[in-house]
Amino acid sequence: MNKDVKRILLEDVAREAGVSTASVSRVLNRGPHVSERLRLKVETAIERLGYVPDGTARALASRHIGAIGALVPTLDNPVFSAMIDSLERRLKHYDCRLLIATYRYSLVEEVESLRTLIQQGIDGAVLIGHDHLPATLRLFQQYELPYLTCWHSEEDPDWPSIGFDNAAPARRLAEHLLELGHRNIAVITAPVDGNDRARARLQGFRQAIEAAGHTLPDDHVVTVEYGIEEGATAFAELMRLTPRPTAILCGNDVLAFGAMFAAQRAGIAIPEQLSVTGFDDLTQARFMRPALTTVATPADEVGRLVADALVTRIQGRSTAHRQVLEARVVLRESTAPPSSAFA
Amino acid sequence: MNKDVKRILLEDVAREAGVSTASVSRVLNRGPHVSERLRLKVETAIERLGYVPDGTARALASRHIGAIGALVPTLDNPVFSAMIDSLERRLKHYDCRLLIATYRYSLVEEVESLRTLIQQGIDGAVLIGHDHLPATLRLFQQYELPYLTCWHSEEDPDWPSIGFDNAAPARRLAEHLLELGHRNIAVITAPVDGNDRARARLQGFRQAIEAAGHTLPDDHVVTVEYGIEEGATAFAELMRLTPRPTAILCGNDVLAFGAMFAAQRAGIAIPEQLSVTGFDDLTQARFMRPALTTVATPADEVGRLVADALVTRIQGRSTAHRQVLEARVVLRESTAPPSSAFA
DNA sequence: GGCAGAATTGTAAGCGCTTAGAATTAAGCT
DNA sequence: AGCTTAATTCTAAGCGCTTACAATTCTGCC
Repeated sequence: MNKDVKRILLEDVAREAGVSTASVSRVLNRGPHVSERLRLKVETAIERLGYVPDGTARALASRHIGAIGALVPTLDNPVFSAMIDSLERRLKHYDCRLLIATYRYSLVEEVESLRTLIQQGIDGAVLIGHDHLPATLRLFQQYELPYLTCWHSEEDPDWPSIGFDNAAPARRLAEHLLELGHRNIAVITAPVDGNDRARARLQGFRQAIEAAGHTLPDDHVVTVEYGIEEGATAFAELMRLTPRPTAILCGNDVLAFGAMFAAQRAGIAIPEQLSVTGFDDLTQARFMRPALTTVATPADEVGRLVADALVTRIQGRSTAHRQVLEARVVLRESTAPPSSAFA
Repeated sequence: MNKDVKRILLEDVAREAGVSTASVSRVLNRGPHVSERLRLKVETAIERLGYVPDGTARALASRHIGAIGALVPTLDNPVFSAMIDSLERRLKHYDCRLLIATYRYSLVEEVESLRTLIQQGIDGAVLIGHDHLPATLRLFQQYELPYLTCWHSEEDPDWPSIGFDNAAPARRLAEHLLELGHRNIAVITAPVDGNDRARARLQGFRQAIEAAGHTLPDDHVVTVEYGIEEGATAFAELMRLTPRPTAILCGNDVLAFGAMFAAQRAGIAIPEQLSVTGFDDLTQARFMRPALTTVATPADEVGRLVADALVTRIQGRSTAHRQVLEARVVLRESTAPPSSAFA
């Protein structure tokens, strides 16, 4: 902000309009006790002077910033940028800005980033998922800050949430493979430590497989960071197993892309020789060939609802403690009966 | 921020340490004239009390916020989220936070978003590209706010920049196709209105084609929004031309993905029957099959350098008015001689 | 030891706005 | 008209910090 140029202050507006600063402030904040006549006088004065209120002063005096913080593991995954994108657009309706911090899936960094955000001033915050350090919760409580978690559906009095069940669609994906006749199923997952979504999905996979009387051996579960390259690497590892798995359940679409690309290069036909599934339903999952069987996560809707709910909470009203959205399995072309079924 | 709970103030720290508030403030801000002894006293007091400074008060008094604004067309394009990701990570080093606003490629919305950001308080801002409304520049000047543009390399005294030449690699991409023997080349571009990058790339394509003595007819240029689906649609339109183009230059990778997926579905072999190029070099361009010939835009580097330069400018020091990075053409598998060349 | 000048620390005046609570004006009754 | 009560407007005290400038303490040196 500029230090020297004489800016027009609220005081100037008051003088110009011939009223008190309090009245100007009340007009500005749509406060109570404002007559039409007063409002008009003030508004013309503001117009005439081209007055622009100072956000920092307002924040200090009103203890209200006009911004929320969003803590996301990374913006690298398009599914998060989609959510953030919709969150930001919706917040605009409420004259609320968005502060973003990423923490690269490190919960320690998450709490540190949150501390910084709070310190510098936010009216509320949204976190991804259910796994957080106790210190994170303490920060929210200590500062009595409205907050929300999203992208999961755990029931927890400490963590209000807007999200979807990660385990159930994962289970259904695995069931789908089992129904197709797959028995030798492998999984590529992100590290589950501090990542409840990855954990829930893995659990869903495992549950379905075990419920069907089969097992998911340790060597059939490869853990890598989220990333296309990582997906390709994990794929290579799984292909060294004998007998080779006939299907791979991937923790998200990005991993699935990596696996599918690697399969293509290796000359392994999908879905004829290998079925692959994802999770997220990124735009290209629908367009690629073969189109990816995956789970449609409602990223836009989450962003929008989070904006609505968080703003509502900031205004002191309450919202549902837990909102569970639908995450539908989308069957496409990347899954089919195992080749042995033809043989 | 909480309204009722008694927070620990700088004043409390001063009392606890037995010094003045000014001294505490000076310690906090690594100000000059601070003896080791003082610093220790204050730091222990802060520690003991668990004092956390109030960002809003600090902002008001110091006229310095500790945050910058980034205005991007959308977070939907992974290349921007990559840039933002790296920008945010780098800003952390400087204890600077990041405010994000998107404007969906509408310059009017850009200036409005900027106004909001400035009003609420930022120390500086970064914009994408060279096309902006005059009002945008006026805002920066009026508030004497440090700013930067990126993602382009136009020389313009009004707009300091950190970016790369969009036209030259585009030209080289087209030359590459010409060298391969293509004569019937088509282009899929984003709307060039208010988007200098798209315009520069299109110009680059055209220049190379015309320099080689050929032409780029109007019906060989399809304009669509950036998006996979849009790329696919544009592809379909181009395939209706007779004779069919043997190569398609796409304005960015996302469009190229759409085109390639559509080609796959249509049973058109890439690169045998059709060459396709992109621009951005998203991660998957390297992994997909065929791997995409494209231009590697230095998204991470731009983010990092923007953080460095903007912070430097905020600190009152100057930085290069124009920084041009390299955007290399990356030849991969999606381009090859036209089929007629074999025939 | 006493003094100039540098280094350190303290005092207090804001930063620009919001908001209790006081003061004023308007409205409603008898 | 005179009084009560409600509606509106104003006065002024902060919000929690920074920072000129004044005051003090410390140097080194004659």
